[in-house]
Amino acid sequence: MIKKQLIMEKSLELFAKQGFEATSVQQITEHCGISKGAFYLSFKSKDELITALIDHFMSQFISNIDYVVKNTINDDQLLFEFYYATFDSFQKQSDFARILVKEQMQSFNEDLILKFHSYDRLIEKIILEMIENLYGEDVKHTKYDLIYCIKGFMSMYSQLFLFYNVPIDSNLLSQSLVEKTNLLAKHTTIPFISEDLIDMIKQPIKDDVTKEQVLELIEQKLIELGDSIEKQSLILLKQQLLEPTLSPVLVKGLLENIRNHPHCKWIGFLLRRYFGF
Amino acid sequence: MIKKQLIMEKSLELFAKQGFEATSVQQITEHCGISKGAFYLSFKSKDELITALIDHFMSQFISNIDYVVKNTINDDQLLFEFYYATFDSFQKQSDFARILVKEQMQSFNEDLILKFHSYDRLIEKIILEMIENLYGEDVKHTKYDLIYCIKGFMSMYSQLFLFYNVPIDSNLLSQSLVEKTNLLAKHTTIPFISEDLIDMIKQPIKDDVTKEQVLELIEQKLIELGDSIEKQSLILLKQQLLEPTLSPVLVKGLLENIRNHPHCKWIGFLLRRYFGF
DNA sequence: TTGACAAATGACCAGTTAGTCATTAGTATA
DNA sequence: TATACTAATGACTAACTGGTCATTTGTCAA
Repeated sequence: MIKKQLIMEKSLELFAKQGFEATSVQQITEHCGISKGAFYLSFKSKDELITALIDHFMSQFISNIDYVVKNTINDDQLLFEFYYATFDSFQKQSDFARILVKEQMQSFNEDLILKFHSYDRLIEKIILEMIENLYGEDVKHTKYDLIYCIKGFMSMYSQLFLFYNVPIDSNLLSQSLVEKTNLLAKHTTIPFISEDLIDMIKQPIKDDVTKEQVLELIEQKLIELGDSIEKQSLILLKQQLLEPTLSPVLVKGLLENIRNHPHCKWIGFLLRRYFGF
Repeated sequence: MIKKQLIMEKSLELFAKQGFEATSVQQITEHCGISKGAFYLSFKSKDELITALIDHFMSQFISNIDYVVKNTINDDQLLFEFYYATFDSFQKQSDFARILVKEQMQSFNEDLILKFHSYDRLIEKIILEMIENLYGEDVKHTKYDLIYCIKGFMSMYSQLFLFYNVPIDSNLLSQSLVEKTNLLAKHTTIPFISEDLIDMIKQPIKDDVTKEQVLELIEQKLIELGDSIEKQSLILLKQQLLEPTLSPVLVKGLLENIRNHPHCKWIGFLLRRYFGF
């Protein structure tokens, strides 16, 4: 057990410097002063070690910020406490934070990407909860943009001290970001990330969409939609799906009709793929 | 020459999917349908290929946004044009953009990190120039924060379409970010990134390009280029470098001639700086 | 001191890597 | 056709990878 911890600590240093792939088990065992066999007594594989590291630190980080969001009574302080907790965690576990920034998008292993991804979702969920607590209905249309901006702040400013070894004043940094976040929350009027777009991201991107799935989605939208160009276009597109009669250029025009309607973007996306545009 | 291009194009696809390290020369040569030996006739090493790719695309991207910043007359449109050019570039060269996001912080090779770094600094410089043009003295204390926020927007929103295969409306996205940027520029009062902090981060970066370096580059391009408007323009620009005789407006016209040729963008950028446009 | 058992070792395996080079194929000139 | 030269090949090397396992070492109780 104690050896497991030793390996985790020592390997973290190497991973932070070189990345997962570029760090060999040999290097790790040398850095720990143990043999290769000993390593495999503690972990079944290199992947298992990596997974253990990610789970260990991510669960800690997420619990931290979740606690802050759920237990800060004073709304005026919530944002500040959130940012403070974030940068505090990042500084205390800077080796892991470095890995996080480096590997999040890059990992060779498909499972790891999924893992990072699902943790990322959790973080977004916590941020969303915070935003809704703070601003409520005011940010109904801009809340997803706000999530992305907050995440952008977190990652850009983290890089400052993670990769440049600059000493930072977490207090000032958090205050500064609180002001920026409030500004965006209170005055943004042009959202980019719609609920629809979020749906697109959420759904695992399967390459092939079946006709049936699209039809089902269209049916659903037809119920929601009032009479409009979009609705009429959707009806024609549905017929085209069932029995192709229109020429490609007409289909393309119909797709263009629904392109800018926020609730039809996903369907448009799927149809473009289905029709091969 | 033509083979070099083939290798660059095909390897880009693999690098974008798997990253630099996880892509072997073997895979690249198979993907190209050539032998291993043929690869090493075009590039001295795998590293040289990677370096060539980065230089090729980064110089194009930087030239693009620099041109926009320097040549958008209407201040009201500048920010929009900047964001639009950014996302346009990213979409048109999405394979490279994916690499950029993935490898920027991660590269195994020390030289690559420095390379990315110096390009990053160039981008920051262009953004700074834009901000100072737009807001002048108003953002004297917050301009460095603004740079980081803009970079944060660029990277977070890029990830949306780069990694989720989501179709995006560049127009709306740019508008949305223009509003956010303006909000931050006009109302931020608590800066975090001071000039001091920037100094700490700054590592020496060769800012100035000598006349000789540009001349050398031009000579090289002249050999590669077939007879064309671009080539004739380059010849005249070379003469202008050696012995200034043409009026600024003529020089500007020549620069315009080579602007959209993918192999001349970098030279265009350097020349614009050299002639002070 | 002996014997039993777990802990730890490192030589070894099969596979992959970047890079080389003797050999061959292709092509243009005489 | 013969010669000269370049372009291209792919078997090869040496180094390294994650992972295994027969062997050795250390630590107990009897």
